[in-house]
Amino acid sequence: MDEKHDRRGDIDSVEKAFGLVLRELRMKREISQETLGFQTGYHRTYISLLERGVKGPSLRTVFTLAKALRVNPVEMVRLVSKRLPRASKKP
Amino acid sequence: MDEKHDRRGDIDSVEKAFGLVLRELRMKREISQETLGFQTGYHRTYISLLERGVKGPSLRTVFTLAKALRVNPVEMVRLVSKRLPRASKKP
DNA sequence: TCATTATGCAGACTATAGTCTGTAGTTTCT
DNA sequence: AGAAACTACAGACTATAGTCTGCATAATGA
Repeated sequence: MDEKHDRRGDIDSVEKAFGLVLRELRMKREISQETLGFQTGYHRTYISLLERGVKGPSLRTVFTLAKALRVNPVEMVRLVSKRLPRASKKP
Repeated sequence: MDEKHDRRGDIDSVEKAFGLVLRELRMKREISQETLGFQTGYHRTYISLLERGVKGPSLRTVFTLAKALRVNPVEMVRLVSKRLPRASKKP
């Protein structure tokens, strides 16, 4: 396996953190993954993948989801960053 | 051409805004694209593509770049969002 | 003027974001 | 218990993020 630039290892980082935040915000609005799905134009199953941290979003996706969840994208990223280990990268 | 979910049209949005912010921050630190490149582990030419808004970053990439530029990722996203048209999506 | 440094850009490639169908497991309500 | 709504997950697909080589050009400086 190629070690250089290993993004697979720390999929427990930005992606996981984002997933938790996304789920939390969606829950707070009491809408289903499916509903959030077509409010944003994303597929039902992709919302699921994001929430479980299996995949990570593009910056554009963050903005789109934030808008549908009626939260400031900046605030959403702040929530993500709050869940991240301060300086260290590797758990 | 398929209209549903047209991301090609508004590549003058999040991507362009991010590019400008990235360039600005890099300039401020007075480092070259190449230098930023291997500080982050990204390729020289990719930095170029980002700055010109040809491509958009993933959320993880935003965090990585922000760290190298020694700016808070949240602050970086705030700078991006500041450059975006407030409510309207389509110019 | 020549060399160097920085950037743009084309093209072809690999990895991952995002779609879509289908199935099975969960919770909730009656 | 059974229906209904929600979610996890697999698999196969398309679009785009990110790599890399190489060449062209502009700016800077010796």
